[in-house]
Amino acid sequence: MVKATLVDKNGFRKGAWSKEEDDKLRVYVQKYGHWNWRQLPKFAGLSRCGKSCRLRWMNYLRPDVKRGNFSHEEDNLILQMLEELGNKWSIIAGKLPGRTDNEIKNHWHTNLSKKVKRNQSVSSGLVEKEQYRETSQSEDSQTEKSETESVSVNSPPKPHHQPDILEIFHSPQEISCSEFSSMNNDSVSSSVKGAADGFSPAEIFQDSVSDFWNLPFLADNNDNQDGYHSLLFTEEVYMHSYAFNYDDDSIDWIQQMMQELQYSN
DNA sequence: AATTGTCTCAACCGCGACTCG
DNA sequence: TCGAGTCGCGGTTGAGACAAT
Repeated sequence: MVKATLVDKNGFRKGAWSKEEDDKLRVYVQKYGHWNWRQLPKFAGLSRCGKSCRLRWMNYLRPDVKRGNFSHEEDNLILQMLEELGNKWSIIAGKLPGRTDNEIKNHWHTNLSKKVKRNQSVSSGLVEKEQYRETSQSEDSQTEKSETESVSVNSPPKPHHQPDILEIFHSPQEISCSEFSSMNNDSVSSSVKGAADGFSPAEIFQDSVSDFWNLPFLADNNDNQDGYHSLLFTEEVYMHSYAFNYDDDSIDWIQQMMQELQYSN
């Protein structure tokens, strides 16, 4: 169910994520936030491209990702919003707490579109049967399949094109979009957005200083097989000072540390 | 038990939007 | 205003799970 791991031309790993990789990414993001997805894998000790890290975090590792089956209410809301907006998966995901756009998209392609197709064929079948009754009682519904095959379900319904889907698909159930708070936490994604993960910038700074020698990527460098290896400690210092807006004293302290390091090398 | 077909969903890809210097 | 870097979105792919034969 997962793609085999391989390496792309840039030396980045591709395919299925291992538990170790998940752990590294989770620990790093929860601790420091995702201040820059492109740079993040270097510091987290991952041989992945930033894009892959972002996707893995957003779709799988985020603590608020809800797993499991979709409820009728969720199905209803998805169909309703597809009606209104078309295939704006990210907007729809914003109305479904804990659901990702990818998950909703998959759910549409694997389940909802088929159910819609089935229900459309049932409803069209009923009409056909009524017509058949008027002309002939002996025909069976063998033609139903060929009829429904002409209905395109590979693409989501275009806005305002299928007014009866909801009524057909589910028992009437009023769902108000306002019942769901928009939870587009992902817009909170810049350097100090560690706060979105439960850390205030000040806490992150304090944390990063106090745990300076225990940074995840440093601890993991032993098995770091990409080109970063022992990514210069100074770069880590620089990035964190950049990301967390240190005060002058902190910067002085960092510069002092860097000088000491250079001397010690 | 072996083979084949279908389904599921995590992950990849390309592109447009956005941000910043 | 422009270009480079980055982000986020939607479409698509493909490996593994599962069902049917």
